[in-house]
Amino acid sequence: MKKSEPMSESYFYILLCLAAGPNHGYGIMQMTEKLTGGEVTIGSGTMYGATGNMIKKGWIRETISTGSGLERKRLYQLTESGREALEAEIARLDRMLKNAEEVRG
Amino acid sequence: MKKSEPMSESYFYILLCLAAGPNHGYGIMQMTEKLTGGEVTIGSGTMYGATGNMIKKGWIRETISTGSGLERKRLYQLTESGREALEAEIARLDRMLKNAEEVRG
DNA sequence: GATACATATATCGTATCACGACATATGTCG
DNA sequence: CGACATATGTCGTGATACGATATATGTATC
Repeated sequence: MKKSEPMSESYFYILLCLAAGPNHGYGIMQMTEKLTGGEVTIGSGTMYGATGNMIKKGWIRETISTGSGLERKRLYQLTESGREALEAEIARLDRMLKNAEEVRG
Repeated sequence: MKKSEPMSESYFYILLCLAAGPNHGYGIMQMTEKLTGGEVTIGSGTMYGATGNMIKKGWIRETISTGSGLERKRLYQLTESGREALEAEIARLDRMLKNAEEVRG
């Protein structure tokens, strides 16, 4: 198991939102905003940069949008590898908090 | 209270180590390695880049090394502002983990 | 049908910055 | 001396995360 490198806060929330079920970019932005009570905002630049990046990494895959309406709507869903990346990141955050408790008593 | 921006893992551990008491660069590197069981390694490039940066931010201050021996030894200690930055970061990590629980049930 | 707003996706530039690689100097132990 | 730990420093760079900006469609109101 190779050492998992940290990911940005935005990436974390994108993966987390997708862990709740398939979603599209704009939906993820809104969900993150709501989930964090406005503390975290993902801009579209970040969003669509990240999706490309994550597809390359194999963390998410794009599914065909079947519904009528806006044809441009692109649905993303988490892959197994993406779920692992999220787990690893959560474990990392957990380790950091445990270390913090350890040091600060 | 302005929105606290995320900090890197290395920065987090540097502040955390200093929260345990004043220390010098090399000591922080070793302490981090030990604290994380080798999971996190801070290279000297990161270390001394970070100290300069943190001094500018007012998170740490450099204290005069009084002891004999290696004169080059520079002791760093956390400022009040640095402690606040650490607290904010811990709160941020905490929020992320809580959000993760929230979503994943 | 016009105005306004929400939905939805996309690109582009750039500042930043975090880190690896490398260099240097002293202390110490055999 | 030779090897290693201690301790600090710098230099380049490649990734990248984000803000600003643009575009197009859906929907509600009048």
